[in-house]
Amino acid sequence: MSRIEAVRGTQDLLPEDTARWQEAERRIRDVLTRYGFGEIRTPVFEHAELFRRSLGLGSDVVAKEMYEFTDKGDRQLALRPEGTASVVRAFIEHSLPQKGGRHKLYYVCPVFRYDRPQKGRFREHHQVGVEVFGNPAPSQDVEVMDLGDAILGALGVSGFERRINSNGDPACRPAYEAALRAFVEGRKDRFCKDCAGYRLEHNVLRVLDCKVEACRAATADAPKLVDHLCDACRAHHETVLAHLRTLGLDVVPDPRLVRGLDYYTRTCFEYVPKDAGQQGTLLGGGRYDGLVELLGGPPTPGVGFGMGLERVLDAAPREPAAPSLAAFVLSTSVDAYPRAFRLAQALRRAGVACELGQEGKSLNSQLRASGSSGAGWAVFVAPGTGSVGLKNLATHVQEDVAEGEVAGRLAPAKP
RNA sequence: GUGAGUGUAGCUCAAUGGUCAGAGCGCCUGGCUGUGGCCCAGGAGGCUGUGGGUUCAAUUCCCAUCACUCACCCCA
Repeated sequence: MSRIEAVRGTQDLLPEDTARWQEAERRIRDVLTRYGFGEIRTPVFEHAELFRRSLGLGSDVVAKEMYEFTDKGDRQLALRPEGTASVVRAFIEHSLPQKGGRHKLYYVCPVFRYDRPQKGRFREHHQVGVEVFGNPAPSQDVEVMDLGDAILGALGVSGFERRINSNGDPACRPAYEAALRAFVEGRKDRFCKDCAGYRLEHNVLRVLDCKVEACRAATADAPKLVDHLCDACRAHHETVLAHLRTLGLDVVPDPRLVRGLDYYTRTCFEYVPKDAGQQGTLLGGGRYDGLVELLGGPPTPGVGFGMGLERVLDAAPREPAAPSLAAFVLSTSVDAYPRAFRLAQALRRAGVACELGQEGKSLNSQLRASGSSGAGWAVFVAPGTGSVGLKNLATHVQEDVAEGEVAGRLAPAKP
């Protein structure tokens, strides 16, 4: 009988991990609140069609990475492979566009992709995402980028690079794609077979971020999208750069930066650690002015990003965990256990975090446990009634204290 | 989806084609004459990932499968 293990690419988080995750999430939510964002929660699964429509049939995510299934009612469903589509769906479904104004939403949730697992890549991972609807201004792009920066800062992550580019919009991108296609076609022999093949056919922009050395060399003098932007896109991009300077955010222009998803327009950005390998992208996002309309809503500008929590936590410094226990109650003999049990109950109800030596264990064993528990105090309980021994485990000083006074001595001061 | 490496006690790792597969750490019990972190002694715990094959004999050789790690692809 073989035992059942966690599904490939998924992982369990044990208490030593969840303590760190909880602290990180607390800080993240704190920053988001300060930036005026409200949380949205959407289902983990949706109609598969939602993702097909928003990401595009040609995307890798839709083509081969979705966890799709049919439910008992014959619905074609999929576990969400990313967060934006669901948020846009809910945004439209609840008639938020009709309410006008600006909507700033965030989410923290698991997402699923059928990928081959490796360092920094899982089949289930967690994203913090933000989406802002209703504001076409360049400053909105920058507020979102600054927010990403603030979150990473709150988690102690440093040493990353902010890369930025503009993907243009439906008015100017087609002309650029034609120019790039002509460029590649003119020297097919200098590109790898993927680039000269289906990328040239289906998604020329992808040729720009091919990792093959020959392709990188061959595209060195390729036409750049930033040089082909229409006036509106160029103005937008330049204002974004100006606002970034205003806020003191250094960025690295990256003409090769192309988002893999079809709905991005104009600004796109990625924050990557300077020393990491290929799987290091901490956060990626950009503007998607056409998406709401694509999914059946009124034309509505949007901008946001998705941040991979596993990767961010991997890049964040590990801080020593604060001890969570105040006291450890030990029974000096089996007869004393009921009394120790009752004292532990009283302490816990009085607000003292305490642990109790296991029933039946030797005093020596209980002491070892108290030592490694991190508790500041040990309480020795002997059979009978009256006082108990209260020992400060750091100073080794022990004194007799009436049982009823222990809680008072250990309870945190009430405000 | 492609390629490479790994899979032996809870953890980190040894070992050999052949009698009972080892160590350190951890864990349990005890001692240091009723109180922890040091030290000492003893103990529990492995069908050597799973399934086949070769062989008189396999943990060791071969195949498959699963998982993990790393890279490609793609992304967070």
